[in-house]
Amino acid sequence: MRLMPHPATEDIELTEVLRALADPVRLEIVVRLAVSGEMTCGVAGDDLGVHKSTASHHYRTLREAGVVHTKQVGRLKYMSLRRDDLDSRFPGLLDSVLNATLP
Amino acid sequence: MRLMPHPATEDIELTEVLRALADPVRLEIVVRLAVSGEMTCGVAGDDLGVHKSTASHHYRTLREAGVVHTKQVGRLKYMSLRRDDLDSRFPGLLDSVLNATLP
DNA sequence: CGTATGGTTGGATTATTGTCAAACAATTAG
DNA sequence: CTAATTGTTTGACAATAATCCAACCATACG
Repeated sequence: MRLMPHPATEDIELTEVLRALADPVRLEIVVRLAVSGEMTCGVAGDDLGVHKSTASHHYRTLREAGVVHTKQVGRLKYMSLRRDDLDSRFPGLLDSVLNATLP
Repeated sequence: MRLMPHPATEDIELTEVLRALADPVRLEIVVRLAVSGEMTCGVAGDDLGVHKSTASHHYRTLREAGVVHTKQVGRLKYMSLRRDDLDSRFPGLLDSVLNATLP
């Protein structure tokens, strides 16, 4: 399995997180993860209106920004929000974004 | 004087705000406004390391995203954070960003 | 082993963005 | 009126980013 880089908590940069969240497709992915918890890339990226390779690029952007964590189980990859890491680094940020998105 | 478009509070979009904040130069401007309150573009853009025309483009981006309000007084233009508008639209967002930025 | 599944990678394309430089515009000061 | 001050606009350019397509790779299943 190929190693996927995840930034350490203390290396998560505010502007990178904001940039990652500032795209409608990625924000939708984040909202899905927030609502439903850990899920496979396939589920998280279903019906987004973009090609699967485009979705894959977005997964990477989110991962490299430190927004999501990805682990491989069998031939599936599971993504989850790095809530604790984000909360400890930027308290309240993720919650305010999610509250602004979810009705 | 040329009219500068400011989005109405209810028209401020989350992704636009996030995108506006996701640039180091613009974030620095926002921080200055948060710390010192209303100031002229000249002061807000001092020592940012970019050309004044570049700074002017950033002012526009912030204004059009609904992050700042600009008014002209004489030949100066004063910018201020739209704190109340942002708070009412996206509660806690601006505070969390500022708290993550200010030591 | 061969094949299907789930996702990534690389190339190509197009759109967006950040930047500077130079010209411009509006206002005030002399 | 003429000069200087404050910002904005326009054009050009380079860098980034979003997207699709096709090929690929790793794993599991028959």
